[in-house]
Parts: sequence; C-alpha cells; structure tokens
Amino acid sequence: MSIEFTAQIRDSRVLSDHVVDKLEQLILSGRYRPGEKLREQLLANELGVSRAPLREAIRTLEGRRLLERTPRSGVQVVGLSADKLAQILSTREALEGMAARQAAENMTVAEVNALRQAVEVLKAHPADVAGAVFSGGPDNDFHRLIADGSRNRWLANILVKDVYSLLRLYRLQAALRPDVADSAAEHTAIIDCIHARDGDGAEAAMRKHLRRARDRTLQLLRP
Amino acid sequence: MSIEFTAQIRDSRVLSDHVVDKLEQLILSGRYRPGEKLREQLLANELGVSRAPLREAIRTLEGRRLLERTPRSGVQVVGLSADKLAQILSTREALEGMAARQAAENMTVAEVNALRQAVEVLKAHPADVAGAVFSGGPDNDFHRLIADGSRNRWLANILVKDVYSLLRLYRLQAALRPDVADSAAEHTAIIDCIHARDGDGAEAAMRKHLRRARDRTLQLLRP
DNA sequence: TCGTAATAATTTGTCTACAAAAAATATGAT
DNA sequence: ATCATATTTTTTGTAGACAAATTATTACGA
Repeated sequence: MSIEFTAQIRDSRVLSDHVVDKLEQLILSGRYRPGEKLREQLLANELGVSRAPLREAIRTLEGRRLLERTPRSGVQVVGLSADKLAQILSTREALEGMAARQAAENMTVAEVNALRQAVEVLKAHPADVAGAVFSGGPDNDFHRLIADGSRNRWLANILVKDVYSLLRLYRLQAALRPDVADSAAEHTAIIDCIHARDGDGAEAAMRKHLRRARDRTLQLLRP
Repeated sequence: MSIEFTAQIRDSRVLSDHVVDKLEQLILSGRYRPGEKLREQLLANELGVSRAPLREAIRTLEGRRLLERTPRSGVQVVGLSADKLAQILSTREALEGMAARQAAENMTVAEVNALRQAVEVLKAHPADVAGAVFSGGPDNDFHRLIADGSRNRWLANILVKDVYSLLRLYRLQAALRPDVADSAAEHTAIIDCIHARDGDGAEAAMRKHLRRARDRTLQLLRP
C-alpha cells in the first residue's frame, strides 16, 4: 500500500470544497439568479449537507465575489449591473495583459502550439461557443492557456477563479457571447507576439483585443 | 492570556467577520509566522470563540491567499518565497497601473490634492514609514488613494484586500521597506499625469515606478 | 541502530441543537 | 382604511458533541 496509491484514491478534498463547486455550478447554470436570496437550511437540504460546510462554502464564494452577504440578513447571488461589468472588464484587461506578457516570456513551444490549436478549434466550430458558456468552452480555453502559460500562479488564480466565473454569469444572464468570428485575427496577433517572445507586443495586443470586446459588450448593454 | 474582543461585538458585523480582522492582524503583526501551522481549537480558545466562526474566517482568509489549507491536515500561514513575491508584484503592477489610469479619468480635484498632500507627508516624515509597515502607513495611503480614486471598486478591492496585506507580510518578514526617498519624483510624476487627466501617462508612470521598486526588492532578496 | 508496523493521541470535518436577530403576520388605535 | 405596534414565525449565528482521519508514539523485527 504505497503512499501515492492512497493519495490517488482518497478524495483529498473535503465536503465544503465540493459544496463550493456545486453551488458555483448552480449559480453559473442559472438555477439561482443574480440578486436572488438564498436560505441556508433550504439550500443545505437541497445539497444534502448540513449548514456548517455550506456556510464555509458561502464564505469562499463571497471571497470570489459571486455571493454577497448582509450580516444577520442573508446571502444573495451577486447583483449584476453594466457599471460593475465595466469594472470587471477593465480589471480583466489589466490582468490578462500582464498574463500575455509573461506568457510570452515563459511559455514553452508546446504550449504555444496548443494555443494555436485552441484558436483553430474556435474558428472551426464557432457555433459551439454559444452553448459552451456554461462549461467554459473553447474561448475560455484560449484565455486559460495564456493564464497558465504566464507561470504566474497568483495572477492565473485571480483570473480563473474570480474573473472568469463572474464573466460567465454575465454572459449567461445578459445572453452575451464573445464574437469569436471577428476576433480570430486578434487572437492570431496575440499568439504571434507570444511566439516571438515579444512581451510588450503580446500585452498590447491582448489589451487591444479585450478593450474592443469590452466596448462592444458595453455598447450592447446600454445603447 | 486570551485575546478577547471588547465591547463592539454588537454592530452590523458578525463574530466571524471580527475573527477575520483579528486573525489577519495576528498574522500581519508577526504573532503567527509564514508557514506556521494553526491548530483550530487552540486558536479558537485564544480568540475566545468557538470553532464554527473561526473556520468561516479561515475560509475568508484562504480566499485572500493569506492562509493555505491542506484538507484533513490543517491550515497554515502562507509560505513566503522570492518567486511568489515576484508574481504578486507583477500582478500588482498590472492592477495598479490600471488603477492609475482610471484615477486619472475619475478622480476629483479634491482627491488629487489629497494625493499631493500624502506625498508631502511622505517626504516630510520618511522615518515614520519604516515603523508604519504594520498598520499600512503613509506610503500605503498614496496607493490606497489611487485605488479608491479609480472608482473601480472591483479593482480596488483586490488591491486592498488581497495584494496589499500580503505585501505587508513580506515587508515585515523580510525587513523590506519601500524606498520613499528615491521614489518621491516618481510619485510626483504619477500625480501630474493624473492631474492632467492623462490616463496613458498615469498608467505608464505608475508601472515604471512599481517595476523599479520590484527590481530593487527582488535584487535585495536574491543577490 | 534504523526502519516499519501497530496503537494511542490529537486534530480536523460534520452534524445537531440552541440562542439571538430579522422578517412576517396579526392586532389595535386614529 | 391606514399606519404603527405587538406577536409570531422564520432565519441566521454560535456553541458543543461526535465521528473520521491524520499525526505522534511506542513496540517490534531486521
């Protein structure tokens, strides 16, 4: 009975960690809507756990800004607004620009190839993207690969855990979807800079790409 | 000798919120060191609370990356490393650059004046800065004012709650302190751009400032 | 002496119960 | 009928107890 074996079969996570995932999934799938109030006992029953691990999970998701807590009043799914979305998208632009820069410095050749392939998938199956909002989807893949490629776990964590899940919530609720068709050229430009180890160029290209997507999204939202 | 809470238990916040603050303070003051393992029952006794609110507070501080949890093993204060610090400082550069840009777009004239005053305080009392690492201090004021001035609550929250507290931990443990003397000119350059509503310039100046501080810090850490 | 296995002790994870606060409902006065 | 007040009901916050897993300790054998 080796240590590696036991570590593999044993679930290294704990009940409240699973509750975090499940609850996030319930929110991101639309089961609980933005602004909706959650009753702890009901939710605990629905998830088949007691309130203790649920409350811990709530604190975690509160930290990710997916839940909002009003002391002695209750928790609710975060409310959506165009203003808040603008703030998130600006933050994303800053973070992902830096991610692209560091990806250009640190990505392996194999990872760059994986990036190109991700964009090919995007071009080949643009129809899939709409339905893939729930699970992340290929467009998310592209940005996720860059986040990981930055070799900056701190930055990647904020992007993946905090930013992307909230953006998925907006996309679902506002029926927004990334315009993959138009941004194919921009994606390629980003990859080319990363391939050439051009950090400045990669950051600039990524920020231009995200700025354009942000302007377009916000224009759709408040005309 | 237990660290009890005084009279203010009955406000809009809840016990676990106070535990978050108190525990953060214990870590940032050096009472619990980076890498140190925390035993829940002992800590709960010391704080004068039960384990339930303590565990909720732990989840919150885990989200802020100040604590690390190993399921069924325990929680420990986050470990420090030069590599991790480099990641945090790069992330900070990206975020605070964007904050400076948006501050240039959104700050009121009064806020810009407050900013100038903060720099004056910094120039007048450079000696205070070293001892002020624990409580934030005037240098923190400068960056905090810009974060607030960005009018981007999302970005400001990440900076203030996640980034700054961790940087304080590094400064305390590694006996690092910002070189306020040399950076006075850089501070002024940033403010001038903000005053002139020059977003591009403000972001560039802030990033240059932070890049220089980062290089200097990392050089001290691994020569 | 060192490493390994079995046992004991500690610590974490979860549940249930109770107290306190907030929300909902009912009651009464103007 | 409407507003304010008192009550009931619901929901949140905290504590304490128990079960499960990990860590420490001891005993044993090579």
